[in-house]
Amino acid sequence: MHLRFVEIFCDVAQRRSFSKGAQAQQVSQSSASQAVGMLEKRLGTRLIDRSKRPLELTPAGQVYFEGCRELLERFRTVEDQVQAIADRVAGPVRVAAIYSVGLMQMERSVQRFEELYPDAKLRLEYLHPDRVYQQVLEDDADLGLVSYPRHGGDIESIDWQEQPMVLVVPPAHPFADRRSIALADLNGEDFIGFTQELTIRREIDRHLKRARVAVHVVHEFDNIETIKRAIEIGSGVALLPRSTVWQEISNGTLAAVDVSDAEIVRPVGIVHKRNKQLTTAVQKFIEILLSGSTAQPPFTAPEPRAARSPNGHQAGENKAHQKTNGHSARPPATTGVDVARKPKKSKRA
Amino acid sequence: MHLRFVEIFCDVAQRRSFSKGAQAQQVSQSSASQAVGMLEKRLGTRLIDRSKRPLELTPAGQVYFEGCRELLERFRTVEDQVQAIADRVAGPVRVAAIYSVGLMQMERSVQRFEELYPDAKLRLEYLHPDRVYQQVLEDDADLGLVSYPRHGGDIESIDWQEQPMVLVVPPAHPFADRRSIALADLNGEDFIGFTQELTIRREIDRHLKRARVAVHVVHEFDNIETIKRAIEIGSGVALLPRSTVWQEISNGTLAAVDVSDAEIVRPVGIVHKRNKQLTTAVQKFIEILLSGSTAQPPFTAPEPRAARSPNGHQAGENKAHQKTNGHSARPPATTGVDVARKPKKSKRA
DNA sequence: CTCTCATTATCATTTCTTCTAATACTACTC
DNA sequence: GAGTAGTATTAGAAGAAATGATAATGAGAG
Repeated sequence: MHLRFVEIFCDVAQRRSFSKGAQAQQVSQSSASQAVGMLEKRLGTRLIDRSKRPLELTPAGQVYFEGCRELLERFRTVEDQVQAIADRVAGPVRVAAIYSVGLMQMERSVQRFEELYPDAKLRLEYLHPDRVYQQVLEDDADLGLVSYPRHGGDIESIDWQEQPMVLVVPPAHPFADRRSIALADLNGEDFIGFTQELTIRREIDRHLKRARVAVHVVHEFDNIETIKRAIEIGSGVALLPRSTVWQEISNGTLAAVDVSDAEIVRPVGIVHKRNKQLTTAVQKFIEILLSGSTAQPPFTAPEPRAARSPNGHQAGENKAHQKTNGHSARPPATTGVDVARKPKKSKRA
Repeated sequence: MHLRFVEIFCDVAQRRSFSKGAQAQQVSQSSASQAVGMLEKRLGTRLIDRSKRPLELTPAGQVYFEGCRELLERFRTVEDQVQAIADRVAGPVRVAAIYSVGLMQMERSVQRFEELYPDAKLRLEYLHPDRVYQQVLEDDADLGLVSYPRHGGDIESIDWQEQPMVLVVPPAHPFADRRSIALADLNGEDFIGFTQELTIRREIDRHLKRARVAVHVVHEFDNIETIKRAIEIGSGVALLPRSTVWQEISNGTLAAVDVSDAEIVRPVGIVHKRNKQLTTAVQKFIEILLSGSTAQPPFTAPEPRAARSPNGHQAGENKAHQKTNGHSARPPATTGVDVARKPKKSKRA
């Protein structure tokens, strides 16, 4: 029997839907239906009760599902072991990332990975943060790239970057040509903020409060892209990770200014499901991500209009390693420090 | 990837031969070659070193083989569990039996099994005793039916029958019409014996010696069929399990006479590989075998020429159950007793 | 070293399976 | 009870796997 059918069944069972399962396996709904039908015929038993609408597993289906899940997992492990012997890194690597990881940097990591391990099949998807966690938890993705990574429950996180944040302003803004600003300069400015429930918003508020600065929040958005668009049309200014405005700075639609008197950073981490053996290929991709910031700068380093240190947007992004068991303290405002972080119930931006 | 390919690879690996493995999987040698080739292509690694003859597994192949063996085993277990939930007994049951188990009786068990469990697929092969053990040990058979079952090492045995032995003579022999004979009557008779290395020979010798009887051994054979043929042509008489001469008695080519003063029995047992989870279907077949002697007599009970108890050849064959840990004592000369037996290094006939 | 035998690889062909698209069916929802 | 979303069921197309025949290869004998 095709192992494929078993995979399809598992996906169908997990999603409680033939169509969803089929989609996950990149086959037609018809195929999924037939595949499960085959298994049922072979076993002489119904695995799925279709008379309920979201479908339900029969007791037999439940047992089969759990058994097969484990088997598939083991099978992948065996295949991975075999390939490890031959120094071959292969197999799928499924990564789900938030939109704002910094496309440029990801691009380099992806290229490097595909160069080093041509037999591996990397799939990189950009999703809403909640979907990232969902995919990781439901085994739809091997890794998730998120900001303010959760750590706990079924999620395990690895520190990856401390993205330094800068003040982003329209090119015509008075600050645009300054080398740097102090937080105090923001007093009374029109400000585009993140929505309240996001950790990044609370972090920014904390810094502003400590500097006794009151900004005028004119808009709140839950994602960086929209904030950038708002800045472009002159609604105000915002504090954003520098790596997320790289593109706009290089084509002149936005400008970024360092904040001199505070090191505001957005931690970005790699999350994966706990208790799940990572394949060699996945491990290699993590390695590349972690070493990414030490790599040579991109082919044609774009120079933002404001003068800045030559290593550009990479400043402050540094290697990190597997977290032993994080503590929720915020890292001191210095770069190059590996600190565990475990924010409870934090939303991320 | 077809799980089939993995099975083929495992069979090839185990037998260290493509052709043998192909045969075991009932496919052409060409297919086996291609199947393994597919796996190798998928893994990007050679699994088998074909530059040696007999072929050798590469280190990767070794790992893959062992991993897959376990996986296949587990997969079968899962399938079995699922079917158990639906009260379905299915899957293959591969039985290897010695020629002389008694075809008539096997026939009934087989029919009963196929009637009760139509979804199971029973394959019954008759082989030389050594091959029976070999097949069981190499996982080519789930069960072996042998006389004087070994117990120990990788073999585990279940007592099954105590086949009563009778004196078999040509129809024209003076004993042929007697109700019974005493061992003493055999003094000086021309005797067809088993070869020396067989346990059954030693057992017979023991009985004869105790009765202080000296027979004239004119031939020695290592299998019952040949002995019967020798008796038919008048070379002598022999002590054989009654159930193995059923056919010849009913068509008049041989005659059987009870031995009144000794209960000579040949124990027949069911052997299987230790540490191997038996599928439900296999277990059910064992149950049927064990209960076989209590079943109603065959459709048209053939009556041997000599008058005898109405339940015919079944006398003395009785239920037995799983051996706890046998002791090598011979059972007392009564019927209906379950006794464990563990002859060391015994050959079987 | 060469020949032979046994085994395995390769190829072209046939057979079988599995996929998809379109459509019919079914269970929930309002 | 009609609408909607999901699932089953077809037939035909695309694809995979099995086969038989034949070429290539390794082991062992002379």
